[in-house]
Amino acid sequence: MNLKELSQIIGLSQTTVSRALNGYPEVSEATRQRVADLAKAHNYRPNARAKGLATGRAHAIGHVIPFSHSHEIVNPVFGDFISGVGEVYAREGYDLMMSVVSTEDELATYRNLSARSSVDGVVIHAPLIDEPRIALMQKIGLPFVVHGRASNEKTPYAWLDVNNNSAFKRATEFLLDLGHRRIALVNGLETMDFAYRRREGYLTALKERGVTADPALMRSAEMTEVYGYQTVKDMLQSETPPTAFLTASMISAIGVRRAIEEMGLRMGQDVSVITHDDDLGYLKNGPDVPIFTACRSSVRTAGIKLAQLLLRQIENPDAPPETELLEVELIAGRSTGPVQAE
Amino acid sequence: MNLKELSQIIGLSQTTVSRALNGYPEVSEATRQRVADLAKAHNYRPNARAKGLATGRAHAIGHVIPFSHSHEIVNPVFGDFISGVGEVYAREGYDLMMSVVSTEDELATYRNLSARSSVDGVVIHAPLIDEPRIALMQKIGLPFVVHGRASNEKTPYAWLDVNNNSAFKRATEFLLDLGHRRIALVNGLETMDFAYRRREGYLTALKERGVTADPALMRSAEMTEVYGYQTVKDMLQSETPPTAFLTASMISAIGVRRAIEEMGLRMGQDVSVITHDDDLGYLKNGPDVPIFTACRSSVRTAGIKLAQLLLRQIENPDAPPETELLEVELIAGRSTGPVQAE
DNA sequence: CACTTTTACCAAAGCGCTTTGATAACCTTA
DNA sequence: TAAGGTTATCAAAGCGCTTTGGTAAAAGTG
Repeated sequence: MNLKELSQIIGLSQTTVSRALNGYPEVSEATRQRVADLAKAHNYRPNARAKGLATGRAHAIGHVIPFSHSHEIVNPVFGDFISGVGEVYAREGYDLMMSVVSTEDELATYRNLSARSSVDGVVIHAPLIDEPRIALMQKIGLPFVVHGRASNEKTPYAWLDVNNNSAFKRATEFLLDLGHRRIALVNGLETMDFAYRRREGYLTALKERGVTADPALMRSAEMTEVYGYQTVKDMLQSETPPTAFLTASMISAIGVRRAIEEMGLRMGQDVSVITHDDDLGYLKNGPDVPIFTACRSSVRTAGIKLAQLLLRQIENPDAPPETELLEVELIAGRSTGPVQAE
Repeated sequence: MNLKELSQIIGLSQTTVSRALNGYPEVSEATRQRVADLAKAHNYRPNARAKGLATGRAHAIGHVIPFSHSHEIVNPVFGDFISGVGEVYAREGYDLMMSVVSTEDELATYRNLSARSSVDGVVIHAPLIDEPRIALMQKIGLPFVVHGRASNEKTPYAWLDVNNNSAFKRATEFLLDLGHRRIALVNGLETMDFAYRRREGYLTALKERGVTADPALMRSAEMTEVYGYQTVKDMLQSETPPTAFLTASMISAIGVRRAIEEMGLRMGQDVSVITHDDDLGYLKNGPDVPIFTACRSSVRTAGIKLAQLLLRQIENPDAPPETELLEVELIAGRSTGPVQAE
């Protein structure tokens, strides 16, 4: 069922039917109603491609997910984020177009998306400290929002980020207040901007309290469970083990806990742990009292806000780029306690 | 840069340029090369919507992700599955179009996708035992593949599934062989077909060995960490606690382990655990020796195979629906051991 | 050499929409 | 009652591509 057939059935021109369905004022209320009813009765929906071709708008947002075997961004956080943006897109009539591409094809994919004009805007995931995608997007002139920030990018651009620096500074201070001095940082990959900022927050807190940072206590890698496990196992076996760990994700925190318990130590008593918690649907930090003391920030909510921001940006291409910084809650759980006397 | 401009620059008709770029035989090799070079030089890519409109093909696959606050399908498994299908789509020049919709809008979304003809096929996620989406898709005539099966569906349809029945039967037998008789099933939601089949496998194994199933040892819910934790905590506090647990996902297995350790028991000694393991990138079952004895089956590989199956189905709409059943490995880890004497 | 076949190209139609510019029919208003 | 304004409608152009149905020129054939 297409517009031509429908308008013949109704006995009106395509123009009038189209306008009736799109809410233009120059159609009488009576015919608008009749058209709406008949369209529904015949199960008519405008062909998305034809509509897009005519209007020049794709009504779709691109998400390019870099992927490689060593460095899989398709992590548990991703699902919750997509669920957030997807909810907004569905409500606003946008499609979500996802491209899973190997890292080396990534920039080409953005160019493609733009040249084939298959999306009205894109989301930049997982920005690096030095992020080439921002300059690229500015050059090709496709609206975009960065989920996170790129510290070395000096031009203005739209982003939405959580305050990673402040979160990890406060978490470190929390541990310092409990008397901990040897605090390990089990960080994400530090080419990633969020991990870099988290380290900065951690270092600032240490510095302000006059504690010198120990490079042996700082690790950086993909935030898998195994990484958390091995790092902690390793560090706890050193001569001067840390008394507390600061972890970058719930998944690696689970590995951290496994290592601690496997070594016969009690989390929250012998060793303290604070983790970042993205408040994932499938991985809640305990039902009532949180298992982990954590900096919590819902990545799903971030997705919702980011999508809204991007759609505003698309509606309003000449407005200056919006930015939004979400603060992080520090919630006390059972994984932290005062440092033990040696 | 569009075809019209490009063909003017080259000095050929749109027809010839189009055919040259699409590899039609009626273009001389010399001009084909010239066209290809100039197209590349001018960064030309055909407009996706115009191409789709002209060919009647969207070159896109729809994934409808049902979502509601109580019942979030955006789970950690999802990311790996998408990464698998996405890899195939990228290679074959298909876009992945995702719709995150509330459960009550779900059927309407499939109708929409079809009526607006924005995809060439769809993937049916998380089928129920009674799955209305299959009849719907057959009615609207859009190619589809089910990830899983629907036990009560009698008409033929394309699906790709893992052998959940056999996997849980073998896992149960493994525990029975170790002397366990009180084996708990910490299952997923049993309206879901995969969970139903897993229970069938579990029940079959018990029955074949003459062990009567105890309803008190069978639970069914969303496979979160907290669910695993609470179920085990609860069951271990009963008068006749189980000696072994069969868990439906790594995430809930993590909760299972937490509960066991919190109660001062040792997993693999005091209590045995077998889990299903989807072999997720971020949640590997141990680096060398697996933490959990597990039925393992890579959901990412399933995604790859399913996408290939669907694309074949689209190429070949009149072929009878293909099906594929993936077998599951049972790998021995450190979470199982012989039942303890009382 | 006259004929058919092949090769290499092209003009124009069509995919299903939106939107521009035009036009009857109906009201106002002086 | 004639002129101007509104209202409700339509025909046709255009979005950027593919594809049908051609046509000259070159090559092959008896």
